[in-house]
Amino acid sequence: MSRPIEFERAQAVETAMLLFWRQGYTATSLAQLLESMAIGRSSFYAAFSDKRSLFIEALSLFSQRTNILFKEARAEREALPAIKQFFEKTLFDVPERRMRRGCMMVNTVLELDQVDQALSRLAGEKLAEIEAEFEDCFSMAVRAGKISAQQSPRQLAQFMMTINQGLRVASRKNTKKQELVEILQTTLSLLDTEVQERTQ
Amino acid sequence: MSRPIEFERAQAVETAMLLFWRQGYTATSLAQLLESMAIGRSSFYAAFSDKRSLFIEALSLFSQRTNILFKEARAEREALPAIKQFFEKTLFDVPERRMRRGCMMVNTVLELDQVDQALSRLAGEKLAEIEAEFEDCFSMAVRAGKISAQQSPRQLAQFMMTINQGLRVASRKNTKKQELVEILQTTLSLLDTEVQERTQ
DNA sequence: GATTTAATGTACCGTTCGGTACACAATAGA
DNA sequence: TCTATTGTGTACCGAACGGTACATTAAATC
Repeated sequence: MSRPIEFERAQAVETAMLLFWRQGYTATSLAQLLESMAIGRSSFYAAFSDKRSLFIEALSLFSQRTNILFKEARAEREALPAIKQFFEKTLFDVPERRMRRGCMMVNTVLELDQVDQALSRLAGEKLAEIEAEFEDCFSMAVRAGKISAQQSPRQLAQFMMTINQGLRVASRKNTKKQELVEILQTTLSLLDTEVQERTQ
Repeated sequence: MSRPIEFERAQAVETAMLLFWRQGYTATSLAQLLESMAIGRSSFYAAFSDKRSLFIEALSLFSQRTNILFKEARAEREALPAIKQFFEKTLFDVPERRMRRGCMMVNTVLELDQVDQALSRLAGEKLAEIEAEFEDCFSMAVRAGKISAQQSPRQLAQFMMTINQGLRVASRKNTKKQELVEILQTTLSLLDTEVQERTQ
């Protein structure tokens, strides 16, 4: 019964995510969204309630994608290689365009803290999931005897999360991809040095 | 001759800086600025041309303040303690309110890239000044034999800049101050380990 | 005190914002 | 074919946006 929908909801959310990711919440206008998603105003509000709800959906999609990439990076890999792989798949091994968008969750935390706390906190919670993955990696490494217990897995995860956030900021600047790679190399090198000393 | 100005320009810029710093460029409205600066519309445009120009002035003020703090941190101190001091003065040793504002330059890079490239790039250039300070610190440390040359001063500076940016992101989230301190400790500890191994 | 000069207060501008109302179009079931 | 149902197109809403025009106010010069 009734008239059928003329647009793919999933694809519309995907398009919106890209816009929000690139421009942020406030700077992305409804007009831009409608044009990019190629739907009318009425369909928009019927399908997504309002701009804010769509943003939440887009942010969740981004978070979900990121988590999946991390899971894939961890499959059949040790801790440090998995982390390296995560950065490669989300930062180094992607087109320049995408790299320069940074991380939607990091962008959101910085843009909307003090403006829309609920959205900012939501983005923070999604980031915490990434940090939990880091911690799990380091816990695994400790159990496998690949790393000393001088720094706790939790501390190392917080440290690596800081690197992650720093790299996402860097990727939004004019920073060359090669420099980002070097930064991660330096970081992993410092962690390796730590490992080597403890195992001597 | 003529009617005297009724407001302190410097203080007005200071107030504007705090607002922009907290809320970002787009989310800070002219009405908010006028109320906080306690001046009228006419005086505003007479003194600052427009919102964008004022933002540039506010950003420059922030950058200048940050640079001064770094210079002070470096005075009569070695490289790593100077870096530690820099983070203490700008992050740990400040009121919670201020800590949660993060870094105005980092905030700007993330908010305005893809929206106002000129402003974003300006913020990026100011950040580069900080990175140059880091590099100078590490160069000094190498010359003094306090650190090995396995990682170049430039690489270490890029690494430390990443930590810096990551901490500024973290400080805008719900992150506790104590956790930020721990992250820096972990970082410096990893650098120390590097040093120790090389000097053995 | 009159005049000149510059700072200020305020009404107003066009534009854009997110969101709503409602008529119209298209399909399924009868 | 008629009707019920639901998606869509469009005109419109009040509010807020950044910015301008202009009259008014207050001091300095004469």
